[in-house]
Amino acid sequence: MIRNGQYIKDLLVSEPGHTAVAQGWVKTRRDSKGVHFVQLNDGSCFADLQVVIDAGVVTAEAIAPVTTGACVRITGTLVESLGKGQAVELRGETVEVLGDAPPETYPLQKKRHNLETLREFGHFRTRSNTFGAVFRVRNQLAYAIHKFYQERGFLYVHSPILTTSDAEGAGAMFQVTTLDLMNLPRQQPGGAIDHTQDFFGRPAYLTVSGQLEAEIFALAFTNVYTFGPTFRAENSNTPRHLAEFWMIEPEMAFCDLEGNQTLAEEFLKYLITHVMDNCKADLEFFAQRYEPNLLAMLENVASSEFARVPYTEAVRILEESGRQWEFPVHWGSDLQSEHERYLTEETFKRPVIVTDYPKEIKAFYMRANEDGRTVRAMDVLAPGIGEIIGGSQREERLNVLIDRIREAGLDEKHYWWYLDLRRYGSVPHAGFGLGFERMVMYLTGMKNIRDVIPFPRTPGHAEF
RNA sequence: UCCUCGGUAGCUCAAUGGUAGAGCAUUCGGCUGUUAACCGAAGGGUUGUAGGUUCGAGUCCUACCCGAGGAGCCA
Repeated sequence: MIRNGQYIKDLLVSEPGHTAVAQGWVKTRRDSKGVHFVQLNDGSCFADLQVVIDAGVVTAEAIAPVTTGACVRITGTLVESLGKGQAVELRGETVEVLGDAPPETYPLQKKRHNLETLREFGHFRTRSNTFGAVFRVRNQLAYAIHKFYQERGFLYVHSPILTTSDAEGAGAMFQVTTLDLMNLPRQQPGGAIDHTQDFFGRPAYLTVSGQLEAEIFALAFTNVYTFGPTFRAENSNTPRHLAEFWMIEPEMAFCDLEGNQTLAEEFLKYLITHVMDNCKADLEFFAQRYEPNLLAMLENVASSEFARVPYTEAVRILEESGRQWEFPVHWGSDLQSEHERYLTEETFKRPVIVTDYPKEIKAFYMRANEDGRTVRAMDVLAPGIGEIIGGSQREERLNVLIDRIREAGLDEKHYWWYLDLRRYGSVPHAGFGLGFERMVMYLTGMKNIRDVIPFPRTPGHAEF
């Protein structure tokens, strides 16, 4: 196996003058009369290793299968590069083709492909410049998330993926069953399905959020976070939605909405700074190819204070903007994409945290304000991407929470344990959810969420 | 799910209702260090599918399939 010091990223920064073995996949090959140039990449960094092979060193038969996509092992001497564009290069002496990639049928070429075409080759798009950069950024982002919370004493909770709680009725859920779909057991002939015979003895689903379970842990471990996959069975087909996506949900006891906002802001800035420090070449590629303003935008977010504006004030700004809205703005209605974009991209030109939404448009567990009309909710809106974080201070008062559950038309019996948390040792607490893929989009400038997750699941698509 | 746009060579795209083309890729040849190398030649097509209008359809009409963007839902 490849160990530290042997990756191509290590070879590229090592002192010339020693023998080296390079293993990887061929990005492209260029031939001249007496010399071959092979660009080799092993995914360890954005840059390729340039291997130079004199025509006399290997036979024409040996070099022939070294084509785009082939996997090779090349031994040689690392030398100072004669050409421009790289500091060192490998002067190849022996070439071993571990796996060829016949160019007549290999779907990737050295020429540029569009992202839709690459998506059809999900098993090979990982070898392209764009997806190499995307998944290195994604990896560093995941690392930074754990680092951020671990440094602050947060406990990592594995919230369940299988659940029997219907959450807050938010979004359609994937049902999970072991019943024979061709022969469903019925309570009476032709009647309702008998779920007592199902695996869990009642209907079960894939989770849409780990929040309620995270609250259980916050009320014992103080500060906790979840980081795992979540599922929505919505038939939504947009560049921002997936049926399976990852979410980070911190939950903090002894915390109100102000603390929640502060953590969200610190968190986003930390993530941006970490990726800028650790994925420089990848980000420069995105800036060059996809989003010219990317680096300036990220620096701006990392260094500027987020705007904080109550919903009521946000509505006033929108009403007084003089804009013609496709969807009219009025107090009590949810903000539309166009409204969110105006606030973050034009009014403030930086991330905006909108707080204290009308209770009718938010979930039952959000803490009621004294005004009786709004709840302690917050949405973090980012320029170019819209809502990236949604969260709230939770309702910790038992009677108020019961009233809100009833108002929402939900059955309090299903929330017995959630209510128990308010009966025994309740405390003000708060938390939020960050869509992991949306953060990757933000950091890379990629415009379609299907291109920032290894294997996208969307309606009608679960290939690979 | 609704609305809009699109589907032509392996890829990216041209083609007033009148013989389907280019660049790149591929194959072959050339070139003393290239950076999406360069130069020359060749092969490569049931124009998404099924119908229809027409003397004649890549082009017009209908249905369906697939893709993208916008909306809703949200992260």
